Amino acid sequence: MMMDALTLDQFHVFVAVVEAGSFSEAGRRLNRAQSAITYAIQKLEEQVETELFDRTVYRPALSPSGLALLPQARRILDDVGRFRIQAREIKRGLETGLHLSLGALVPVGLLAPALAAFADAYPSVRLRIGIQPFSLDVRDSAGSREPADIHVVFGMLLPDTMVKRVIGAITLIDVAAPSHPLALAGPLGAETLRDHLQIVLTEGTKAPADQEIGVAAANTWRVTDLAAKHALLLAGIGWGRLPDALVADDLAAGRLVHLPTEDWNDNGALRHITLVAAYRRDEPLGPAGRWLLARLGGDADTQPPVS
Amino acid sequence: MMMDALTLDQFHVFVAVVEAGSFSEAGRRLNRAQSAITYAIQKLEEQVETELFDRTVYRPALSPSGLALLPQARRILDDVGRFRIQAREIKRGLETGLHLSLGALVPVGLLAPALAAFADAYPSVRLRIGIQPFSLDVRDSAGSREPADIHVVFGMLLPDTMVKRVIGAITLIDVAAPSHPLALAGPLGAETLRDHLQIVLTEGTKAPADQEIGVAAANTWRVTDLAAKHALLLAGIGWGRLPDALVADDLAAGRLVHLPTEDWNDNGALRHITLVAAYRRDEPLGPAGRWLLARLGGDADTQPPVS
DNA sequence: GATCCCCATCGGATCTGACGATGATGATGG
DNA sequence: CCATCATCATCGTCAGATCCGATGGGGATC
Repeated sequence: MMMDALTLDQFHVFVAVVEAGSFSEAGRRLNRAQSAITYAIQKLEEQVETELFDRTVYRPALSPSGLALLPQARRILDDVGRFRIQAREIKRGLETGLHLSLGALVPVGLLAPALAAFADAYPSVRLRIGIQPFSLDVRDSAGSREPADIHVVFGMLLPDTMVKRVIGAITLIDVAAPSHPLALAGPLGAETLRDHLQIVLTEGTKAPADQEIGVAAANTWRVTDLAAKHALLLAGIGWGRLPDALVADDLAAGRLVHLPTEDWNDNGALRHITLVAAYRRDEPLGPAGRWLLARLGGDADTQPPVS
Repeated sequence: MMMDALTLDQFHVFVAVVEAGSFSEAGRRLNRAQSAITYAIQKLEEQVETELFDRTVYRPALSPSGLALLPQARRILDDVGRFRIQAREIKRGLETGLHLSLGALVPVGLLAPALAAFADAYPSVRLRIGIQPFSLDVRDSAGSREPADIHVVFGMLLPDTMVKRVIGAITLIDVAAPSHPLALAGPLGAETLRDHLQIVLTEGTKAPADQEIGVAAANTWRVTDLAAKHALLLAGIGWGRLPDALVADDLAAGRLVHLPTEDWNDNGALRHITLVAAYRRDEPLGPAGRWLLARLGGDADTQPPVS
């Protein structure tokens, strides 16, 4: 059949002839007889119904039509080349997609440069980013809806089934609106905090566990969304803990105040927190995952992907 | 030979199978036996060295690799489609390039919308724009270095060998810097103007013709570049005639003043001038040229090119 | 004018890619 | 649970597409 009869090979021959300057030379470069080159060009011209080369001059010269069509032909061949590269990378184990899971309190701005570099280095890998509402850790990736390849969360309490790498540190502070009763108080001990409504991030449907991390108050409201928590705090509904980077503007503008809380419930490990990227030990990362992990870890110039 | 062995047909079959949902259905749609489909897919998988479909499930399902490669395959086919379209248009007589010649005093801003629309409508036609330094007309396109397809110049004195179309009108005014002696004078007759240096646009090497158009002064400086003329006038070197649109800002800011010249050398035809687009009668325009001419002439919604 | 290189053409060898039949397997329905 | 239908892989076969090598005409070069 092949009534279509445009062939990649014809495009190859076409640009080869243009680059070689003659049919014979093109044949030599392509390891084919000159008659095969003539044949291929004839077929292509037959398809296009236009002369691509002017044979009246000694060395065949591109006709205006040929000149106009040449870039498009090159473009097609480039695309095919990219197809080949992508296929080879997939065969070598490159992920076709990468699933990233971020803790809700992780400042995305910290990760953005690495992610931008990733998009540049692995354009063919679809990155999906999920937000893990549970505030402080991912005890088990089985707890989330679908297994992620890389988790970026706060660095404590990750199970040993995960391989961790520290990628940064952030500071959490307790804040409330200036209108909140706690805003005027002095140093705040656990007893005082207990008496005021705390806004806590939580997983959607999960019932509160027996012992929870980072909860000081007797009464808590649960929100699954960071923006919602932020809004509630701004509205003066209660107090809560947020990354300092997130509330810097609010503190400067006086929309929130920093509560001088004493350590409660822990030894301060929940104030200054390391950010880690982790993946399951039993699901090793592919090239793109390893690259991103290294980049997140600060290896600024990890080797680019093979091309 | 064909060690390359990636075939456009394989890509066709690939996306056909994806769209049809099964090998058999794809075969039906492509008017080919099912075995041919299987063969083509096998060949493609052999090239890619990866399974593209998962055959363990009943209807073959795209493998992750297949899913990742599918967009690239589609892209290639799209490019080939564009190649076909372009080839067909060329065969129908579409120009592969269009040469536009503008008089130096023609305000390009007036033409820009039409040119932008052209770039959009005929992306494959290379537009080349040359500036014709000679100020007021193009007596004969033979005078310029290479023949242009379309000339946009002031509308008088074009020879009858050219087909003209009025595309607008502009006003020329005489200006000088405020520091110039003429700036203070009242109505300026030809006698007064004659005594002051005039800045005139001219063709590069050509010796001044015996009778010139738009020259009033006894002494003139010749510049080939509009920007140079503009700069000389701003510097107070002399006086000269420019399109009002070009000097509106300068007039408002007081960097130039409008000279109340009386008509000199003509009956005012050189003040209010029609802009024409023209082409040689013996070299008819192709589709793109006709389209652009119509658009320049104000036919806002000329029919788009056949695709 | 001799030589070299170029391209088109032709005949013959080769291999690709199409077809149709066959069999195995999953889905569907009574 | 069996009959039926659809799907896909495989195989043998064959036509035609494509390559090669040879040949000939015609410019370029000296």
